[in-house]
Amino acid sequence: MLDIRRIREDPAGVEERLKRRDPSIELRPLLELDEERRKLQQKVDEIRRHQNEGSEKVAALAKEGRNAEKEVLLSELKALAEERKRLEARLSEIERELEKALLSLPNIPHDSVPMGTKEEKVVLKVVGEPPKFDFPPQNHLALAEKLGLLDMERAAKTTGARFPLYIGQGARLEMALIHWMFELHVREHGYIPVLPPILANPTSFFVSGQLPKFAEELYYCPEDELYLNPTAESLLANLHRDEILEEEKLPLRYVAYTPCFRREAGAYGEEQRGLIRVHQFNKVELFHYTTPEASYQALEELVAHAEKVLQLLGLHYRVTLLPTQDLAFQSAKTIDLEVWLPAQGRYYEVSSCSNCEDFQARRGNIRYRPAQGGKPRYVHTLNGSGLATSRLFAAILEQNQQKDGSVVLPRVLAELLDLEVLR
RNA sequence: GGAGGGAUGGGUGAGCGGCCGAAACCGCCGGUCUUGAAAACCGGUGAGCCGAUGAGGCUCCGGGGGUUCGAAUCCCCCUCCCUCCGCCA
Repeated sequence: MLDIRRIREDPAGVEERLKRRDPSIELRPLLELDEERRKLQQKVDEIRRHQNEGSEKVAALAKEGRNAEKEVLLSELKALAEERKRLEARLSEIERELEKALLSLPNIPHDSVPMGTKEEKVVLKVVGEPPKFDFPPQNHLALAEKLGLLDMERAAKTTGARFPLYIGQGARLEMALIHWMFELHVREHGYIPVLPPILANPTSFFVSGQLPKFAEELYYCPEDELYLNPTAESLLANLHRDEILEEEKLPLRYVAYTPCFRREAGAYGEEQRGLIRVHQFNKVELFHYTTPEASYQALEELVAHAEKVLQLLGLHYRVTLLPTQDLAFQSAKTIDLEVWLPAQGRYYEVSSCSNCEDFQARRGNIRYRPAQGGKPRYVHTLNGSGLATSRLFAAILEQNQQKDGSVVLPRVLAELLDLEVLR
């Protein structure tokens, strides 16, 4: 959510920056609503003032026994009350419209974000080399099925397509990855470990920004008005909803593990098979609450923490800066980590690290009290995967495969599993 | 699922339909005292909206409706929390 005052003070500037990400955005209707709202609010306040003064007089007149005067005043006040009721009805209608309009606006891109479409992302760095094979590399699904790590056929029986079933060493590997990443962030990077609920109410998703615009991406349980978690970002962004934090406690850094569920509506056609795009995957998520002054430094650190996972696994990857038109709704700036999948011959996103600045904080009313005192300010929130396992799992298989279809495990995992090679 | 109890400012907690944005205590900030600290004492300490970061006004006692000239206080609905019973991993 954007600050209406900021929009009011510099409508042209805000609109220009929003148009960088979505050229169809127009602020005029919103400004007109705001104008009307303020006029009405002032009228209502004025009436209330009269009412408040009048009510005090009623009490005084009653005490002095001046009943005739009291009756006259009462009928005047009654008229005022009715007038106010009428105006307030109109006001709340306008407030709802304004709220709706405001909720539908995405975050303002940071000035360091390049203008452009999805295809125009900037590669910030490339780490390592793509592994070289003297044989045609197989894709992860073929490898996994031959090695008995995944069983997509049987998963389809219970649930449907695109719900992976890990089995045998595959289940062990997945579990080890999750646990190892979680521990890495807790022990090496100082995050507070969290295992949150996997279902959450609509409010939580309004705060994080998934609602109202992306309802079709979420699984929903209507009986209970709960949504299935699509990313722990949503849950972690609500941890401190309606709170005023002490600045001394910032930054707060959380790491959560959750399964993630996404309907991927409209995504059929590409990446049909395998683990690239699935309805359920596991993700270790990183989340920061910080001050506005520290948030861009925090973004750098967040990216470094996520990268550490890829580095320790010895995977080849690259780091990209998303252009304005590819930013998530709530994000002001996003840096992606993309891992190399040899069989696909391209990079795939395994982490998306974003600074949402005060966008989510405003929606969730999450503030902090500055150390030197004074009014509470909105915190900045950041989120990043650290990392999503399904694509990581795929990358581990594909990058470490051998001619015979076996897979040499990265050292860290080999140690955890007490297993050098999947064969 | 059934039966009760509760929700008030950073925390605990009091509040008769008008004198309540709200007692008291704790915490926090400032001061007095002290070599310093503690204790004691004194003072100050919520958030939001409109307005020019002014004057001033308005709102907010879990959320939403209602009664009333006037609601933290009365009525209705909802949510959440707690206790007990049942069921259950």
